[in-house]
Amino acid sequence: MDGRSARALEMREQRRAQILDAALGVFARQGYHGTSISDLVSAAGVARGTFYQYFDSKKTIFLELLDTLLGELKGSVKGVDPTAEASVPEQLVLTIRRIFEVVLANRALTSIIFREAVGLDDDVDARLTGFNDDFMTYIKAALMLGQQGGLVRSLDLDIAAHCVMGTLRYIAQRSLVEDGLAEADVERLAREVVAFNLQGVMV
Amino acid sequence: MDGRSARALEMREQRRAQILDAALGVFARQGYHGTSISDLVSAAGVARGTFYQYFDSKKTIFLELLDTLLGELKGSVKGVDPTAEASVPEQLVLTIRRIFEVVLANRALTSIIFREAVGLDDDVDARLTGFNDDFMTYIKAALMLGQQGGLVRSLDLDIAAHCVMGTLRYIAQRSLVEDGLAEADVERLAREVVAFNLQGVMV
Amino acid sequence: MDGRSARALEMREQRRAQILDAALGVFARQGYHGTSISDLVSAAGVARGTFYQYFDSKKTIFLELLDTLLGELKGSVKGVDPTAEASVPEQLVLTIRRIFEVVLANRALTSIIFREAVGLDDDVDARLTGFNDDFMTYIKAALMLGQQGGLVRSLDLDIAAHCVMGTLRYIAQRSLVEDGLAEADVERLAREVVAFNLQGVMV
Amino acid sequence: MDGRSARALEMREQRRAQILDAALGVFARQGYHGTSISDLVSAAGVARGTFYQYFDSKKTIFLELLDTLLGELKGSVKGVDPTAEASVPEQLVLTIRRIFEVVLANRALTSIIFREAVGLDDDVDARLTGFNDDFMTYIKAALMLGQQGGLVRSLDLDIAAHCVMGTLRYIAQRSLVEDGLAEADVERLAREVVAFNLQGVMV
DNA sequence: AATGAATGAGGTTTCATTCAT
DNA sequence: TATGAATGAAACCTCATTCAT
Repeated sequence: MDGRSARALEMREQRRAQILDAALGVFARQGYHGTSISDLVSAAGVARGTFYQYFDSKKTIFLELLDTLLGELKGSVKGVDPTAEASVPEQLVLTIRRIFEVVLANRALTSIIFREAVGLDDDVDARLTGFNDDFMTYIKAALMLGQQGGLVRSLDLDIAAHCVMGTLRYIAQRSLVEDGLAEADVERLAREVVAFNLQGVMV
Repeated sequence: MDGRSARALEMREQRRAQILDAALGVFARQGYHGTSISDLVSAAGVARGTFYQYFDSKKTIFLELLDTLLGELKGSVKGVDPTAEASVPEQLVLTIRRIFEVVLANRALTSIIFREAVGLDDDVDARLTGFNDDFMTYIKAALMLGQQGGLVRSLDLDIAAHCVMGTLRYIAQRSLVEDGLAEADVERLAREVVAFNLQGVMV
Repeated sequence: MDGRSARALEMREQRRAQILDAALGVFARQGYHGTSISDLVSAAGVARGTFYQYFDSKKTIFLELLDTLLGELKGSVKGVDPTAEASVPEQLVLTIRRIFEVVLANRALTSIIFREAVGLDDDVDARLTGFNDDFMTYIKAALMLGQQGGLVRSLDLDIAAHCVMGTLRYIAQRSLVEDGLAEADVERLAREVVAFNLQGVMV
Repeated sequence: MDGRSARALEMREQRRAQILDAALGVFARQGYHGTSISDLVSAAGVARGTFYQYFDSKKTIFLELLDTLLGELKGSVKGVDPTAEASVPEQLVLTIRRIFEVVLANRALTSIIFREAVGLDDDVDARLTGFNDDFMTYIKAALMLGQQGGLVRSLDLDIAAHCVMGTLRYIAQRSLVEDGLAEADVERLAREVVAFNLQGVMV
């Protein structure tokens, strides 16, 4: 590969990124169905045809943005290590905090997902379902580990895992739009959520 | 009102119901954006014009379906009464059970709401937000009551309420599509969720 | 024909008149294209089906209203009689006055004609053209008579007749919407118009 | 602006003109309400979408055609200058001749206006009323000037102006469809009309 | 005769995608 | 490679007319 084509390749990458970035903002603001190709290309400052040289369709670019976020979210989840120095609750707080941080650092993308990624189309659904399943598996594993360690009480694993997932999803979702939650620093948010999941609301 | 017009009125109601019912199924299957007026009228077995005699627009009929469900959900929520014979947890189980029952009895509608009611349009959003707010208020009130009664520990009311809401929403949402949850009888589902919210997962 | 059917016939006539009358107002206010069958039946206070028992179509009722007016207008035109007691100009003033009076007494209908009867459809056009031709013939005849009597100067009969027609039409048309002209009493309006046609604007 | 875009711009203009031109013919033949977008695009030989790239709506393109004609008509009217070399009647003949020439050179457009521009819609009405008012003002001014110069007799200015306007409008209108008038050369037509307005029909 | 629910052709407009330059 | 004009299927909605009651 000579210098010229390397340079060209780099410029292609830049163009792609430029379009992706613009699309991110527009999708977040207007939603998938509320966004037209016209919106995308005018936000990116390229011609309609150019858009189609980088992405096959409106759905394609949306899927790419989705994959990016799901990748980041996956990366932020770390398994609990009972032999580690930090206590298990501390490890949970840390993981959840990382998740919230990723969510808040990618407000636009995350809000897209919460707003309308579900039900858009089968491909999208498949990806979300996959991520969901992975995360549920992780939660269940953690709960089982807890049970083996005598930390977690006897419960319906499936239902409990769903409850945990529900708290995380909803807090994440609402922290994007509610000032009250956003103001609470992430550390405290994570601690409260972990406490809720571990102890519930009773004394 | 004479006999003839009474009869006519009744038939109008039937026609309305027929169209609404068909729309419910189509929306649930194909989503709002995936559903065209053609789909609605062919599902209902009426002509295009007939549809517009009963509903102003696609949005209108969707809103009506939405309002129906939100109304049922609202009706299923009963405040906790500490002086009642049944214990507070039992009352909670009952309320949550009723909610799940409404959700499951209206699978199609509820799944529409979870799938794509958010971000569809400002009117829809307003209704959903309103319902959400009402429900959050209810949860917070219950938590405060619990604190006054010494049953609920010291916690961030806002975050805890979001967690509770998250568990309910997610369980409801998943019970529509996951066989595992659907199979669990509603009674047990409600008990487990209440237990989770009260005690968390720890021993 | 027995009494019952005579009575029935009379009621039919009343119904017809009621619908026609209502239609007149609506057409005048909203124009032909701006008027829907719904407008007509709700203005008349009858059901849609009833409308179609009295008139074949929207166009039909419009044509009937049109014919009514054209008939009245035709009736208001009287030929000039040089041997009559009244002077020719006085006879002209009288005729033109009658025309204006018919126009003003049928504001609604006349405004419909001026607003959009032309070009609506071939049937309408034919009727208007017929009326127009009749009136032009009348004007030309009057001018020729005048020339024979030495009252009218040498001129292009066709062009002059068009000019006369133009003055009458435009004055009639504008008197329907301009307060200035409506205020001028019809007598004066007619006198001025006749003077204009006879003498022009020069001293 | 580089060569390519200049060329592109020129082609856009051509396309616009092509659509406008086709629309002109169709509107003239079928009238505004009798013309559908399908008619317009098939007459222009472009796709439906193409039409909407150049014009916002059916009304828009009609308004553009209307404005074009009104602009030309306005441009053809020149004020009378009593100090000019040519006599006042000669100047009037010249102006009226120019108006008739514009009318005849734009048969299609003008006939549309006479046929159904009035009452079509508020925007259209406003434009026509504006043009009308301007022209009436011009006529009145000319009459007053004539009175000051002792050329014009004492008369009701408003009514006389309406009469003048009526002759011009009607002659223009009929010259579009009557062979007799069209055949008369425009020069003679203008002379006769001026003579009529100045002297009337009497000797 | 009167009703008004039902019809469906046809209207205008949008927009994801293609393609010639 | 970049452009943006062109495409046309398909969307939503209206309304003159019909017809069963």
